[in-house]
Amino acid sequence: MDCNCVSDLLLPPVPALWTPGIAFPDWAYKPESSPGSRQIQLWHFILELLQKEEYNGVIVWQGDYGEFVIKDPDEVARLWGARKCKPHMNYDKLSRALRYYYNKRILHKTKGKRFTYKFNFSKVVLVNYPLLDMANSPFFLAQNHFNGGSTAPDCSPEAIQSLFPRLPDSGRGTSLFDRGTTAPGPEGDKLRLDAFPFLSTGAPCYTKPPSLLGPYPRNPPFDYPWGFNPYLPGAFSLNNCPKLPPGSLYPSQFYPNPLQSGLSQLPHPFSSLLTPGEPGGGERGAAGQTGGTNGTAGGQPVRLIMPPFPGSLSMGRTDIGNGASLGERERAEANPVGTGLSLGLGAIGLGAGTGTGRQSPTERRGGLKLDPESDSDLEITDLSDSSSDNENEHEFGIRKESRLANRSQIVLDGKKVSALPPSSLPATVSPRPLKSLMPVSPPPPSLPPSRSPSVALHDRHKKTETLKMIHS
DNA sequence: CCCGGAAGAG
DNA sequence: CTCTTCCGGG
Repeated sequence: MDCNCVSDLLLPPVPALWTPGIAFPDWAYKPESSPGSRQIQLWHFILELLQKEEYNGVIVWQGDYGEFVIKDPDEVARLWGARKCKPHMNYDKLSRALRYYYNKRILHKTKGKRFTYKFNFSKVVLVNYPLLDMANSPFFLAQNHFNGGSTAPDCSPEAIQSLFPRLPDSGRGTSLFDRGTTAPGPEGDKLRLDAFPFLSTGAPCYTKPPSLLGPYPRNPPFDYPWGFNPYLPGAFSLNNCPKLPPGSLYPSQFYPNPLQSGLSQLPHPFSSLLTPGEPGGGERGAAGQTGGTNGTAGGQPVRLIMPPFPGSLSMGRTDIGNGASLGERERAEANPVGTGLSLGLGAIGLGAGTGTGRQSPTERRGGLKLDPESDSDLEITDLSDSSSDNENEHEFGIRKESRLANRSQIVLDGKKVSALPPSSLPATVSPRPLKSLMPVSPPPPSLPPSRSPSVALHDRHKKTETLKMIHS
């Protein structure tokens, strides 16, 4: 028979509910949103299934953040096969495909647990927002520490690239940020980081973490519901976002970015984030308000839900010069981007508050790893193991990926990402940046005056920092 | 079960 | 490129 490749099956109009576990931005669930790929990708599909309660019987979030278990492998395979019109799909094949993601760092296997895999949230985000150097982003870094490196980070350029093959012209044409269309460089795709005040400016100070989340155990007990799901809708609603080009090709992808949207509009990087915000908006708000059909329809509220603990994001390591790479290596060295940022962020993340957070002595953060093979100038790779269970994954086989790495390079142009001294961060930071972000209270639709400050920051950044992605 | 190489399809 | 298919090995 025909395979009904049903796409609709998985795509709800507006997902009213998502599993408590993890939620990703809308775009993550839509195949068509997949930036680099024309066709639905397996990880997207998995996300879709996870998102729908009706499939909880076959696949469900369970365990750590980003971790899910396939309860009914055959069924999942069947669904996948249906989607791809591959009637002969089976778990063996599907799992092969899943394994294929290991190198890309999109997924990892949770060792010891059958049918259990874990998403690397960071990767997902990066994919969609390559612009942001999440790796360097404080948030992630912070988390990294948080985890203690339990998980591996993955935001290596390669990974990014893999998911995000190349930005189409539109990418460059349209500026990602509010700046509007500034003409980007003719040549490649340049991405700007303007939106991250914290990156360059000193650190923002962040007040305290919302108490939204409870304790943040490193290893959450099972099913620990990631409590924050719901609030996101408002938080990142497009309102904040500068504006998106209606016609842009990548509509949702850009706005939803939590970091971007949230930060950009915030006067203080985190100040708003921290605001406990309004609950009201949160919870059910989502459902109600989604404006349209979900989809890419204009922007609607993007609900961004993150994984329970982004800890996995840990991208602690930035590898700046890999042995192989040379070109800008110097720059990198000159500016310890990773370092600076990481610290800054780290602080944020760590927030001492929760005692647990301490950055472990392990300090994976420093890790610079040299990838002999990678060529990218500035490469960020994970150093920690990525495995969910701290197994020793030592290193991944990145060799193959080297190719990818070459393809795109992330270079910090400005020189400076400087940044914030590690110590600059107040101790009171919240433990998990991301989470905090999400729960943010929704900013007023109209941009409040408060924005100014941020704007100022923006400016600064503009000049100073630019993140360029160069595709070779 | 899980892993990853190899070849090949679209 | 992203799987899909096979497959030998643990």
